[in-house]
Amino acid sequence: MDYYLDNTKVFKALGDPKRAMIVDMLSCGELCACKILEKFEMSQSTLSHHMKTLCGCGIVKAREEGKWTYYSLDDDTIRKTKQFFCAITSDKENCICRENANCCKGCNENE
Amino acid sequence: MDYYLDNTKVFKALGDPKRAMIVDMLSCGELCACKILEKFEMSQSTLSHHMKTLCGCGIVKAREEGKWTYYSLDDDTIRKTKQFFCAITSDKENCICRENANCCKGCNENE
DNA sequence: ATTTTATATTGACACTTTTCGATTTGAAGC
DNA sequence: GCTTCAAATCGAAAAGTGTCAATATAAAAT
Repeated sequence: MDYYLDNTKVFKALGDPKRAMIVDMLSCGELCACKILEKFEMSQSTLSHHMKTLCGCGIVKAREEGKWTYYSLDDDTIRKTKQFFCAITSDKENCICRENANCCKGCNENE
Repeated sequence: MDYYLDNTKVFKALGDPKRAMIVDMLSCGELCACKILEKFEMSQSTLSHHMKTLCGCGIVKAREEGKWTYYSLDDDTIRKTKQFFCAITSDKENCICRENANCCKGCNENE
C-alpha cells in the first residue's frame, strides 16, 4: 500500500511539535539551517536530524549554496497530503473540503 | 505550546498506515471494532491499542452499546486539524518566523 | 595553508511504539 | 448461577525515535 505508506510518512514527520514548528517557519519562505536553529533550544545535530526527516517525506526540500543549506516547503507534497487527508476523512459526496472554502483551496485536484 | 502539541498528536496518530486505513474506513460511517478487525491482519489487542491512540488524539470517538464499541470520526477535530495543516503550510502575517528571535524557546513541552 | 563557519554523520543512551499472547472485564444468552 | 462473545488491559520483546557530544566534511575567510 504505497498510497497510504507515502502519505502517512508526511504525517509521521509532522507528528513532532518541533518539526511542525519548523514547517510553520518555512511557510513564509526559504530559510537556512542556522536561522532555524536560532529559534530553537536544540543541538545542531538534532536539528539536522529533524531536517532529514522532513526532507525524507518530501514536505521540505533542501538547496545547497556554498556552505549553507536552504530549506523550503514542497508545494506539491503539501497539496498531495491535503488531498490524502480529505480522502481518508470524508466520503466523496460531502467532502469536508467544501465546507471551508478558504482553508481548503488546493484540496481537490481540479481547482 | 498546546496549539502545536494538540494538533501534532493527530498527525502522529495518522502517521501509521494502518491507523490511516482505519480512519479511511470510518469515513463511510460508524463501525464496531469487530468489523474493523475483519479487514486487517492484526490481533484484537493490537487493534484495541490503535483505536485508543486514534481516540486519544480526538480524531475518532467511541460509543459503547451493549458489548460492542462503535467508532466514528470526529468532524470537529478533523476540521481543526485541517485548519492547522493549512496554517503551518501557508504564508501568513503572524508567522512564527517573523516573531522575536527567541520566540520558540520555552515552547518545548518538557520545560 | 590554516582557521573559521555551516552542516552532516556517527555512536550512544533513554524513551516510546508496535506487536503479541494471556488475562480481565462486562454484557448477553443459556 | 454459568458460558460465550466483544473489547480492554497487562506484561514483555523487539523495533523505532529524539537527543546529545564528538567527529567529519566542505566551503569561505584569513
